[in-house]
Amino acid sequence: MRIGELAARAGTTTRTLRYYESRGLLPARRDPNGHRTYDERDVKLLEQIRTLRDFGFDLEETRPFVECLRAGHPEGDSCPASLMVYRRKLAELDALIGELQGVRSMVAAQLARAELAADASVPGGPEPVCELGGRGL
Amino acid sequence: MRIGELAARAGTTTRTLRYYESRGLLPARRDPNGHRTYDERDVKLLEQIRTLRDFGFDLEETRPFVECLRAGHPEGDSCPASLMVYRRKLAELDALIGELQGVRSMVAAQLARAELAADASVPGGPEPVCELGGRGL
DNA sequence: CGTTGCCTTGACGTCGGCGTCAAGGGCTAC
DNA sequence: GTAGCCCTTGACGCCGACGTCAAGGCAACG
Repeated sequence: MRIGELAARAGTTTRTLRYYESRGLLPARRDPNGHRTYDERDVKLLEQIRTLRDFGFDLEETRPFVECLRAGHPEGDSCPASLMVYRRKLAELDALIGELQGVRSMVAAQLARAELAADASVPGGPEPVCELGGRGL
Repeated sequence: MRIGELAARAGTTTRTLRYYESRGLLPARRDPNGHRTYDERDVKLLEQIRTLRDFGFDLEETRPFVECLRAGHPEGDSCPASLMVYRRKLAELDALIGELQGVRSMVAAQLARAELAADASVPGGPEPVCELGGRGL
């Protein structure tokens, strides 16, 4: 099949496939006209790439999976290098999620504080938070 | 004070301050030589910007806070527009964290599956997962 | 007088993953 | 032939938040 068909089958664009080829990730055979030619194995390689990219993997991080498939393994993650990428990505995700949760709690605290201050500054505003015992909460 | 000193006090660079000025976020007065001049209020504005950026806010998202301070309010988040940004950011963070947790569990599942497959493919390897009843899990 | 050291503006570079032209070749259908 | 569609390569655009370099100015110090 040609590049347009492969792109359509993977739900992506020809530009993307040419880009992958330029990165050495998905090389193509050529027909006598110079047109790129792909087969079913390339469909699988491309699906592997797109799946990982959908998970947020960098293009470079998909390389071990693609090379694993090309080496004849049944799955892209049948190789140690792929497992390493999985583990590294898990660690990255954990770090990032933790960081974001920290930020989230900081922002939530700031919002709560600012909302309290806003209420306090509106004299005839909403009901006081707590009449006895200080500033409420 | 001049740009170098302000940058140093905020732990950033002169390039950054000029960039903020180019965005209309932190305009500067000029001395007779044409050099930028800042005062203590600018220090506070800049600290507000940097704090929010450390939290992952876009530069544009800091604008309401800065304008709030310049309007004379005691805090950058003493204005409704700032509170809106807080709320929007909280929603963004929740969405992102949820998404990342989903990805994390998918990656973890893939890793577990791939590790099992790897063990199974090593004949004299670690103990079989489950002798009776099929492929084990 | 020269050398630091701060400042100025302008403009190009970075990073990733493509999008979007532009100019041209080739094949098929009508 | 010519219209339409697919393909080719090449090259610039984009996004944000600056980094980095170039060329020059002004002040103070020795």
